[in-house]
Amino acid sequence: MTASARRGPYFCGIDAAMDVVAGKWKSLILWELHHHGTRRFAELRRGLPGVSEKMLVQHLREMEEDGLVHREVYREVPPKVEYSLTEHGVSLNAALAPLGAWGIERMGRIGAEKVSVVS
Amino acid sequence: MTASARRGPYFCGIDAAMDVVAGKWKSLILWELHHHGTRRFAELRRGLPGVSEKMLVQHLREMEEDGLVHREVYREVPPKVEYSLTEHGVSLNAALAPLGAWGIERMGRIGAEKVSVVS
DNA sequence: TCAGGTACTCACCTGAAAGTAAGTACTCCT
DNA sequence: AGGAGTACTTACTTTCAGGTGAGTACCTGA
Repeated sequence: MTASARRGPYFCGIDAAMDVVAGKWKSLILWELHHHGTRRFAELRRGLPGVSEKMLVQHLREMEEDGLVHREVYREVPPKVEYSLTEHGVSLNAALAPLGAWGIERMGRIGAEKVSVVS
Repeated sequence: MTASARRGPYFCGIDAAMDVVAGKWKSLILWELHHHGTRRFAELRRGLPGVSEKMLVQHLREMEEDGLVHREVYREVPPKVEYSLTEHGVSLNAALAPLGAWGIERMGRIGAEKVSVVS
């Protein structure tokens, strides 16, 4: 599982970007980190209602591998790990913004509910 | 399978947009229709090397259901069906453009191969 | 006459993604 | 003393997207 980096070959840029964002929680993690700057593991877990610890770790590791998030470990007595976006993560988030706007418009169109996430 | 429209609830706009784009070939179908304007079923199949007929039909049906593509059936002797983007499909494609640009940059960064698709 | 093209549908199968639940080692708070 | 919090790991199970291969009904060109 440590192997298998997402490395194409790809049909196009969207394909390459989707490969990195694919995963039930990845775009939400991106959003969460973008909004809060830096978050600890348990903060992310609480910010993403329904995520399992296994999936959160797995997605974070993959995103780290893909150069989207930075993982800072503090060797302290109660363990402390802080996650933040790298510059690639930040630019990916910016690239996702128009898609987010389109999605919000669509939610209005179809009258979709929103999961309330208190930030 | 005819039921189960993609209708949330969603965490955010990206979530709502991803729901509609999720699927191995959907973004490629969007791209293909955007570039050629109107395409017949078999043209799309040939334009997406590796896609199975089952998946192509399934994705096209879902995208029609989601209001992204328009399906025009000509009741002729050799069957003829033309697919094209609706205005929502066009705007989704526009919203995906920055993501595509990011992906191309990423492909350059990691040195990913590109599947050659002769248009 | 028969392969090949049109646009599909149907049934079955597989592999990967995600869920569930438990364990770890250590500390703080009550 | 015991429960909760820190950040995970590991093993097992379930779910489902996608792949495979066949069938359909009709027509055209060699």
